[in-house]
Amino acid sequence: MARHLITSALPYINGVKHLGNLVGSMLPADVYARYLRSAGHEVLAICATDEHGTPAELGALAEDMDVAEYCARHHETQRELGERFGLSWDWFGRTSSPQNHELTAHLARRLKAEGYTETRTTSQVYSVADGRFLPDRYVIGTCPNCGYDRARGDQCENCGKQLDPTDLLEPRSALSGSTELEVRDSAHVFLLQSKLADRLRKWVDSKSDWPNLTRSIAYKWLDEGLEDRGITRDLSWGIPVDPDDFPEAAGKVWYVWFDAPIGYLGATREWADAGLGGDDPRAAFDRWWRTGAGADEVTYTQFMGKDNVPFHTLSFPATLLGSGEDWLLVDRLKSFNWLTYYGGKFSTSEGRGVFMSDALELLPGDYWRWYLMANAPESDDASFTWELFGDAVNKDLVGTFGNFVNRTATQVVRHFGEVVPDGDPDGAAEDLLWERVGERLRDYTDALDQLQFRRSAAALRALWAEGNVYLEEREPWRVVKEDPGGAACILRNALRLALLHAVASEPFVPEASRRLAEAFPDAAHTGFTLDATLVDDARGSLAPGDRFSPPGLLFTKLSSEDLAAWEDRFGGGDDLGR
RNA sequence: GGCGGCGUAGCUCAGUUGGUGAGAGCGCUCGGCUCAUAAUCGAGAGGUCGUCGGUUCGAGUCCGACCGCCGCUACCA
Repeated sequence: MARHLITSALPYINGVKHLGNLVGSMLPADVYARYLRSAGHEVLAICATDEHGTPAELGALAEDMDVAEYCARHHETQRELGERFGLSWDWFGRTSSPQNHELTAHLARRLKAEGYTETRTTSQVYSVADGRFLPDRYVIGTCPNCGYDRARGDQCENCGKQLDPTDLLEPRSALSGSTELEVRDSAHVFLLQSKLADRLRKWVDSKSDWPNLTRSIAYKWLDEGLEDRGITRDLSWGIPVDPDDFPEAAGKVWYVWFDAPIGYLGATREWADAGLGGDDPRAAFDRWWRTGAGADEVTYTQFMGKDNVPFHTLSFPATLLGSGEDWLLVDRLKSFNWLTYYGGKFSTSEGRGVFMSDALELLPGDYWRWYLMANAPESDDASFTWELFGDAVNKDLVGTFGNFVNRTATQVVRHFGEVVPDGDPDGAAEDLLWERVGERLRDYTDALDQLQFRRSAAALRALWAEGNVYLEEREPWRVVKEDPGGAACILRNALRLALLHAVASEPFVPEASRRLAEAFPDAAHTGFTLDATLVDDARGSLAPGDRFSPPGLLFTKLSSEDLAAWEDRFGGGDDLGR
């Protein structure tokens, strides 16, 4: 038994997340967490909403709400949606929690004490009409390079030229359209990443097991030279800078990207303070995060989209390393490419794509979990299409997994009643079956150990298919007419395999797995672990005469009418002009 | 502009450090079965691995150029 800390990139508070966000971090983190728990390990799965920054303030403004209330409401929405998707985090916290405030202030103080911060004065665009400083991209105007009249202050989307807000001709606020803009000086705290670059590179060098994508992104930033980074902002919503520590930056807040990853710590502290780690919250927290207090035995795995990699390989480690304290750094980092909608971007503004709330309106979480993980964008961007979704559901869940369980259940009940059949002892065909099952199971757990989700889904599908292959080979429907004892043996083994499926499938389709496991009220499957021992455990379970209550259909088939209607509702390939 | 990634069967994608006849799932064709949500099982067809050139005894796998798509470029998060 090992100890595993798992975090997924924090979903931003600004609205319901789409399926791309889900499959890029939260869902694979959950599959992995469930797998490790099922394999008998101690797991702490942490997530939280990322609540600070300009978009949160603007979102609250748009909904005519106090920003704290706005965040509280959206946090609850995201929590509820996550839970309905079966996300089994041990704690779903908030970066706006008191715990995160304290930790952020603490780390900033430590960085200063270690000499890794510096105050610098920068020029910022201030909008008088809006009464606030504007981030570069919230200033729009005419591009001096190509004349595009809606260029953003950081880059012109038309010609691609990088810009400074002051380069723009006829600049105006993206919020109000006001042209009453001023350039004002503002003092900000900078994190001296340049001074930490060598330590960071050495640390990245040691992570030889990281995927190519991850390492190449980290090295790219290191090779170009890590720049010092402003870690405060002129906003009202955020974690306030402690004026005792940084008097020059009093009245400002920490940059959202500084406090967001600290949210992993903050959320863990929330979990500990809630008493979920034992009576001593301090110790409960420390044994997961402080290497001097037991966290050196923890394997820490992070999940995120590829856009987040620099922050997790460089910025956040810089914060932790620079503190001079013994914080646990990430061991394994799994990053994902983008899930696209028919090859195009998921887009809120254009109303294209499927969001978590939409998805659950149509079908339970298991359906989406399976499709998304079996087609996860691991090595490249991957397309969502309704056709593929329909195939994954109808072919894999209904046709292979559900059908094996159902055809087995039907025959058992018809010929032997709602009990595990007695009959002949196992023969050579059964030895062969369980040998094949063992191989498939090994493929499956190997892939999960390596964080290869598409491969593990394919292995699980193959494991399900072994059930149908076995039935086709042994033909209990034919055997039962001449040899009821032989048929009983076949169906008994089929039931045991179904029980194995219930345990093995849990990381991907937890709800269906639970229903299936409940069909065997006398089985000791709660003690089974998802590893190589599962084969013998399953084969040795279910004594003749044990109760069996048919679970009914585990999954419902999707009609072509359903799929066509959904494609129509959400926009399909035809709308993309490709 | 700079950097990075991708381009492999109709579709979505795998292909460790270059090496026996290039793979999976779906779709398609044919066959078996009829217990099962017209589900399932088996067999088969289908690809000059984006283009051109190079290195090598040998390249989808390495190098160069080109074409196409995508992403990043540090104040969106």
